[in-house]
Amino acid sequence: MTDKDTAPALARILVVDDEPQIRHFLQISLKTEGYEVHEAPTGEAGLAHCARKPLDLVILDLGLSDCDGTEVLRSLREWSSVPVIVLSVRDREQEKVKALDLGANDYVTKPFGIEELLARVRSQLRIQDNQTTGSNAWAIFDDGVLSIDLSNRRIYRQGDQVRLTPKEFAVLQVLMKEAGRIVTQPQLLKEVWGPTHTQDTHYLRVLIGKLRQKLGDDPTEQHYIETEPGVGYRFSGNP
Amino acid sequence: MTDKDTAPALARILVVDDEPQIRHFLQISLKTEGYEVHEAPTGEAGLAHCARKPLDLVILDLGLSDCDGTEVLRSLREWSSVPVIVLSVRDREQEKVKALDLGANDYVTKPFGIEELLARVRSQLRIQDNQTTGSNAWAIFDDGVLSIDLSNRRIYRQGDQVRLTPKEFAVLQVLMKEAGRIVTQPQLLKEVWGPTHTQDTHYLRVLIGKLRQKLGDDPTEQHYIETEPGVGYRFSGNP
DNA sequence: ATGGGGCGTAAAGATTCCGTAAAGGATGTC
DNA sequence: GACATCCTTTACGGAATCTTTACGCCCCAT
Repeated sequence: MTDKDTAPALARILVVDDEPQIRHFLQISLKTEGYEVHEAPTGEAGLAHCARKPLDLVILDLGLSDCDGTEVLRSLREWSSVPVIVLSVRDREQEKVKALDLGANDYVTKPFGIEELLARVRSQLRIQDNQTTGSNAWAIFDDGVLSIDLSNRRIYRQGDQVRLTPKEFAVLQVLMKEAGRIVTQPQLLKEVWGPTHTQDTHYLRVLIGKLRQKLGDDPTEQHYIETEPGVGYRFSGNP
Repeated sequence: MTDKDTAPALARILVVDDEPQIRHFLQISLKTEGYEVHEAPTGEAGLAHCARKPLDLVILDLGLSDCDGTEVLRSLREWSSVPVIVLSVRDREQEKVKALDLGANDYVTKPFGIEELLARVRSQLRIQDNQTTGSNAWAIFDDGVLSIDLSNRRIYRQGDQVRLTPKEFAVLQVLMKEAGRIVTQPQLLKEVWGPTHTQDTHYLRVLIGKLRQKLGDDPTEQHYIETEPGVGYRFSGNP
């Protein structure tokens, strides 16, 4: 069996700007952060690039020489929902509102601090990565037998407090953040052990076992933690 | 202005700010836009509110009286990934980077224009909406008897959960991605087993059989999975 | 009519994956 | 320095899955 599943998947970013200096500056800065950077000097070239290659983020300057940046954004949004961070020298509120309502994810006014821009890039990529939006996350779970309060780090089972180790708690936290949804093993390993241990599935099984034991999960009856063989685990609240 | 055609569910927004004037101002402005607005005067109250009620967006002032706003953000991100727009009087780049890296989705410096803030609110809600409905729209099927939710990896047939193996699920996923269209055998084999097994059609037949059996597909009556002899298979959505 | 190719079902072997237990190593506390 | 707790690794039994093999069916062309 070939292992094509565990790619580091460095994010691909397209910079659309007609000033070579800005492009070069962003190219350097973004590459240093470990991104795969592409460039386009015009709006037309940018659109063509978006259509040709899959991207994770677009940084778009509104002040393009060949056409209006807002038109580029409008065209792009007709078929793509890739995150777009707009750059502009214009600080007028109407410009910002227009760009944001056309589908921009963020609007940064030039001149900008590179650290802020990089932080906003990270933010957008993180949002994108959280495709399973945990808006239905439970801070508090209680079914009469088991009571979990993540915000206070307290867990009770039939009135008795359950002590979890840091790693056990971290795993439970990730599972509850995606309550009802599946969390893949690499995802779990990445969030708890870091990006370098996405293949050490051995201890994850041990830990899930201990967690089930402490939560009083009976394999024959209902599971708090369900196993999806070959994929991952899922916290199931009300079956 | 975009027409909100499909979603009657009005978005729920929580404003966390210790200044009553700001809260009142935002309350008015947001309600005018049709949002359901909640208020919290302190970080603690804000966190409690988040834990109790589901929200679509949080507007968080960093300058709280009872505690540091960044700590509120940090606590919140332990278990929730609800979109957060941070407000702050501080314009220092390090502050922005810190808040964004703690999980903020956007950072607006006070004083701000209300139109810009509202546009950023719309942007965040749009992103959120795209991810829940847009990316998963194709992955949901329900005809009253069979219910398939690919993103959650859950399948129900007449209320009972159906368990699929990884390969079975992968095949179904490819078929549903091209719902209504034909998927050729080599294409199916390539996507599920990899490019080297485009001729091993033996097991594909076995697997389609098991899949039909589990989905309750009666060969005499309507087919969920149709066979196109000599070509491939097709998932028929509405027969 | 007849033989071949593609299709569907069933069952058996091989392999992988999961869960549990237990031992060794790392870390922090008293 | 002893002890406790936690993390990691190793080992193994059992279950589930994947793959192969075998066989019967239908359709179509010879």
